[in-house]
Amino acid sequence: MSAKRTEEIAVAVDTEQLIKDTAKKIFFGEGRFNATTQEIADAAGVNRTLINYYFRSRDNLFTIVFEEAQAKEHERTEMIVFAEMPLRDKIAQYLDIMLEQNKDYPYLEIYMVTQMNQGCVYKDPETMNRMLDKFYLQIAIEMDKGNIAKMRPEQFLLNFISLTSFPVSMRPLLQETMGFSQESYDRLLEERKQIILDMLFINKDEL
Amino acid sequence: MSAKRTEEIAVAVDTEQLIKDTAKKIFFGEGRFNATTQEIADAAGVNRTLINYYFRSRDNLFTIVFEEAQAKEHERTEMIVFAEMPLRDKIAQYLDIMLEQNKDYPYLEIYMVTQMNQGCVYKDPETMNRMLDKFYLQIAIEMDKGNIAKMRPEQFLLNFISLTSFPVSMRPLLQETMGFSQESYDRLLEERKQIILDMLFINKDEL
DNA sequence: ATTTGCATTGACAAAATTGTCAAACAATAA
DNA sequence: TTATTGTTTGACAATTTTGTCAATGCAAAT
Repeated sequence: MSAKRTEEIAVAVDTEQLIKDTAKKIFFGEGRFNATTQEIADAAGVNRTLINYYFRSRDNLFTIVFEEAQAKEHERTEMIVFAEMPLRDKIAQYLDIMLEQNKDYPYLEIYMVTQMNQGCVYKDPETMNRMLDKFYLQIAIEMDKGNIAKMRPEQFLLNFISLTSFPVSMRPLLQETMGFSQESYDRLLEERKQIILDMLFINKDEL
Repeated sequence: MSAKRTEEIAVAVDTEQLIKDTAKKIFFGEGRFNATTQEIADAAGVNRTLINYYFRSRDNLFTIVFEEAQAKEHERTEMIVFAEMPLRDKIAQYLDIMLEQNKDYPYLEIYMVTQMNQGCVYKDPETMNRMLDKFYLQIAIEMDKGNIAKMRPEQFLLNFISLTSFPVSMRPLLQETMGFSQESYDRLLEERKQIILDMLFINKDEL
């Protein structure tokens, strides 16, 4: 099967995929949620009406791109949450993935927020509940062991997500207002991995 | 002069202000950044073309509303940062204000992000720099005293903003995915005030 | 009562964006 | 070669949204 082999250059060959990739980059990479079909077509170097040909409507294209991105993110999260490894390792791994994904699509999470109470209801609450339960349980165990400060597991989760996601998803704003350059903000984020772990977990050696 | 006297009902009288208030609520309260002039006019109960009469264009209305909201937020922030009080108190106060503001306009911060690298440059970098310096200095002093863990002041600021802003500005998403009700999420946020302070400051009594 | 100044309105024009369609094209199979 | 299939294109129509304008209304001042 050379199908697998040609995947790398598929971007330049498969128009449908090219349009999706370009749209994803414009929507969630640059945050231009209102980009017109013309702009997307131009960026992809194709005729505008091909968007209608492949996706019927602009709305449909947007929905498809968004839901694919969302599904991909969920998949990766599930993989980590259900893995058999210590909590601290899971969090470290999630940190890596988060920083990576956000380099490419910093506006994805933000968009999810703006959609959430425009009637968009969450897809798979069953899996989400299982993930939360699993995570809360693991947190509770670590608290018992004295590895993390005692609090409601929900608060721990919120602390974790906040410390991780905010600096990446609000990067454009923060970098600008706090006066960082591209490079210095990158370094800041890299540094954060250790800092976040230190904030979340009690370092027994220090006492 | 009965002008002063009628201020209370000005909302219903002053059409220009009514339009601004309505637009602000739709844009940053409900996150409907693409609401049309017709929708805004309907919500305000006025004729659509009054928007053009008072604000020339839809774009202009949006800009005005946004910048006023931004200015108000900055004003409050400055007030706190430049006040003469202990860091811990400042942070506690900021927490209160933040949770309050976000109850009304949960989408304001998010929008600021999406605009930041569409060419919108920050207004008053001078004041911002002075605020940052003042804040960093105060943080450094507290670190010396051993009240907070040693790290770059920028990281401390980032921790603080993250823990505070993320749960409020991402509320729609988090509340839904984590399965909270309106009330239980409110309680969660209320609880957080103490939790955030505990995470940011070293509690010497505990050692 | 008339005038003046602003506020409001509906009808209309303009602009921007999207969607449709028939025709042209290109690769492949018959 | 010809037929077939799926892709691409430009011209055009439809729709959505915005902006203009002249006419009307209305209250205070003259």
